[in-house]
Amino acid sequence: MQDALRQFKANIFQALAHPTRIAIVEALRDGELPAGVIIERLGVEQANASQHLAVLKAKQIVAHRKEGNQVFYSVRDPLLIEVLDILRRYFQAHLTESMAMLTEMKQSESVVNGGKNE
Amino acid sequence: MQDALRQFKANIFQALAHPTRIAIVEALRDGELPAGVIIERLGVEQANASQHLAVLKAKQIVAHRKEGNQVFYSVRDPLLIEVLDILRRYFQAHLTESMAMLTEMKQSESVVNGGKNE
DNA sequence: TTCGTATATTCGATAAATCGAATATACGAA
DNA sequence: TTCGTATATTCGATTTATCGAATATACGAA
Repeated sequence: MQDALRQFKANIFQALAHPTRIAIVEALRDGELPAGVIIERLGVEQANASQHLAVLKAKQIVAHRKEGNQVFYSVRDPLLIEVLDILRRYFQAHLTESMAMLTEMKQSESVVNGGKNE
Repeated sequence: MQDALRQFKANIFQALAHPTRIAIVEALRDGELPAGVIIERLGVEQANASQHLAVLKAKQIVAHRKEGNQVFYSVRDPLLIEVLDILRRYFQAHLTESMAMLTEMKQSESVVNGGKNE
């Protein structure tokens, strides 16, 4: 059972282990939104967003509801928003190291995206 | 900057997105432990544990300190323990769905491990 | 039914994670 | 120095994640 709980936690973490999916959850912080709006806000490919939404759906992070032509998404539990907020504090608390870590991460891709920070 | 923060969060999540690494962090909940004890408690391969520890180290989740022959690990910030606790509450709150999700996950590997739940 | 819009799924290629086995390193004791 | 213990790293194989392009589905309006 302890095992199951850890497996469950790992699943949640994995569901959130992508910047785009985090952006989606954050976009839904103040309530539900149709997929189209999410896509527009994030500025990603439609298919890509849909794939990420599918991941969040499969891991039960978001709920969805159809209304006519569109699909509205919402975060299933505000507890997850709370987790994101805790990590924001974590980020700030360790700001110096965080930045170091990020720049180090960026270096490996800086050649790829030309260093732009949209 | 909003981007950097999300990238940072995704990194933390990814670092924790594995049952073994969660088990490691939980083992360190009450203070530092030498690698050997961690390995013993988790019952995993030495090399495997060391690899997971390396991930946690790279993502700044744990700190390490050498003392003679052994290396002591500790969680860098109790905030992360808090996150794990929130997820435990999340698990309990959605117990029914959680179990459904887990059994569904188990099914795909039940043939492999013979259904045993150590 | 046909069309247009909103969203989802499939496909194939590439990158990243994971594992055990083997090997390497660090360090204290003899 | 040599040995034994504790821990880390490398290697090669396998699985999983990620992406854009293309295609499919759902549904309201005409």
